[in-house]
Amino acid sequence: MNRPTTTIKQIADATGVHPSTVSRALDPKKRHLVADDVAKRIVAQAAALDYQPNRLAANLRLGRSDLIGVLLPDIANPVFAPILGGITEVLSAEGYAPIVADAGNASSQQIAFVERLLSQRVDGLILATVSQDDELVGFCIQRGLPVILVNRSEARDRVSSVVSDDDMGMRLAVDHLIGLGHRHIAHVAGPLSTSTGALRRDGFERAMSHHGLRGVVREAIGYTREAGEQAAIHLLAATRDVTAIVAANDLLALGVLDALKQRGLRCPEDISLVGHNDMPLMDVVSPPLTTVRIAHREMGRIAARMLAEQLKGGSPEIRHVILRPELVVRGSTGNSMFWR
Amino acid sequence: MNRPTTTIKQIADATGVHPSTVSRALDPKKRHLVADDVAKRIVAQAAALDYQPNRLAANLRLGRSDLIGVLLPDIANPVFAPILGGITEVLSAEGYAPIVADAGNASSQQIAFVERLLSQRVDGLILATVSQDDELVGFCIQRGLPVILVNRSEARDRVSSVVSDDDMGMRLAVDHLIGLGHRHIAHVAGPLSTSTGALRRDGFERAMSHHGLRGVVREAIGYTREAGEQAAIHLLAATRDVTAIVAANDLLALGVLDALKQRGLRCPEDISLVGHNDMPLMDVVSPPLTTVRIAHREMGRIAARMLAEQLKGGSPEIRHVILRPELVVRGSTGNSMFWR
DNA sequence: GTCCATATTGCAATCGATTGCATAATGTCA
DNA sequence: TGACATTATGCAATCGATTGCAATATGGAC
Repeated sequence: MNRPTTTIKQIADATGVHPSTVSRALDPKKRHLVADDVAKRIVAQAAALDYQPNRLAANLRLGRSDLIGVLLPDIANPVFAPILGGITEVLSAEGYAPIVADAGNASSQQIAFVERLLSQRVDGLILATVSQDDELVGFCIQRGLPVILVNRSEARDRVSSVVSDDDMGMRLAVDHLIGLGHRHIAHVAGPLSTSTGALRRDGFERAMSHHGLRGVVREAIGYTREAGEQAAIHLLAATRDVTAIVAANDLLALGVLDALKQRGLRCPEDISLVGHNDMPLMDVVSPPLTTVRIAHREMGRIAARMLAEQLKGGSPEIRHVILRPELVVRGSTGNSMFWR
Repeated sequence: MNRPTTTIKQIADATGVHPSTVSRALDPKKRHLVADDVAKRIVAQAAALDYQPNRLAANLRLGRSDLIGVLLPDIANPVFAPILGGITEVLSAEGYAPIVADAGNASSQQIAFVERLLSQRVDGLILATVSQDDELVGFCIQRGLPVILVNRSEARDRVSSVVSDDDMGMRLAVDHLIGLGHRHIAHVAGPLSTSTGALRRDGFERAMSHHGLRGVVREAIGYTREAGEQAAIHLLAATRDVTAIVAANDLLALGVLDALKQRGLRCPEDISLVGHNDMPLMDVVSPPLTTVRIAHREMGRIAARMLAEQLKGGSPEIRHVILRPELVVRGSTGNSMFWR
């Protein structure tokens, strides 16, 4: 930094009052403690000298930083842009600045990021990174750091979260395919170490058994397009009569499309496909993807709001906000060929 | 915050030395000033008490913050995720934390964001937001705030930037279309107030006149899919014989696709289309988009590296890094029907 | 043991904003 | 004018880390 910046002392010298009076006059909550004419002179001088408060100094005194850490597992995954958009929108409105970390999936790396954030004295964290039994969450709880989980949750009820109703999402997908005549339906699951992976797998099986059916599941090793392709290749090699696939997210679905193309299978003519998330651009992929839409921007907003409330002394009790998903039917699903 | 955290004084009390000795022992650059046995005791005690330095305090003393502001014009535009990924990767490696702001396009809003960042005493800024003659850049220069521009530049040579060679990019696009037999080529330009809008428009015209041709240009009012659609609708209504369109970026290209579909035109059979950026997923849109690829992640890395160097006392002279684009041919371009 | 050079450590101040409490100033009323 | 209550302002300390300089300790040579 090292740029000359105006201090409260300079304003005090210029107005002939004490620095504490300057501080009071410039704080809207303390303004009433200063005489009107004095305050006006102080405000004018602050503007004339381009005064910008040093939040480092104020926050050192106040024991806060106005900074919030936001950890993403993969910043390049398009689903996180709207989440991050919602988060930054609300944090900004609440007077916080979001430090964004592309934290990956290894807890040692995530903990290293959080240690860095701790030394910046962040007021709280929003984590989009958690696994079912998350080491980082334990680390944060141990240090009394306020945390909100977004998009994924823990199996344990340790901290508040904002997630989508994965059970319902899978029910919507399976019911839609059953309605099209499909009976042999497979599921390309996300990593079962994540709540989204596990809950969507469970939801898939529940929805299938609701129709007296049993589906095939293949876990992908990550939430990437490549992992989805690999899982689909294995799945298609292991089963013969699958007519539809439900993927745990849209990137996995795109990987399934890659695998179908590779085997000369058409979607939806040979195999119908449903994704999850309705991340940006799913309406212009080929074929336009039928998917379970989650209001990601709203999810980010809610998470940020919950954290801001908690930081402002609100209720510390643990809450889970479950967003209602909706099915968006596009061109990747069609009637089962056994029904045509 | 308000969490009890270990201070240097607590370690000093526990080891029976002065706080300044603790400070020296814990700083790798000062470690040699402390006796080995003393230093070892201090380090052990710091670990036992889970000491985490308070960077607020240290940075107040040092006149720095280790924070970098990153301003994006639209966080939800998929092209920014890889740029942001490259930026966060290098800043993190250099010991900085990136505060991300979704700053929009209005300079008053952008300046408000930067004022907030100034009060957090950010060490520098990376701006992806600039227009040709940017008010915010002037604001930052006036205050001695180090700035690097990424993806867009200014007409004036005031600050360093990392951008793509837009002239070459447009040349690649036009040459490709000419090679396919197209002669009546139009350009859906981005906002001409931005460097990318203006330079790509200029590059288009230069490439066309290189072939002794003249193209039609229609400016879109923003870099959104909707603006692209509107511009294409007007363009198609105004001209009759266009067989190919070069869009200033991929989102505009998707808007052009929307307009073509609306008019019952097929791409590439009726009209070929070239985008710009190769943002994520352009290979799975329908048709797979031929586009000019920019190495966005690398762009973000370079920008962050340049800023870090500048902050570490490196050369303050103004540099422009121009990345070489490449043409990625997919399914949205085909032979001109006049040539078939 | 003495002297000198070097290494080690502590002291006091700094960074800039905030605030509890004491002091000073002001206004009202008799 | 004096007494009292209220308002306004200044003082001194705090937050936690860093560091120039002075003081102290240590080690080696004679």
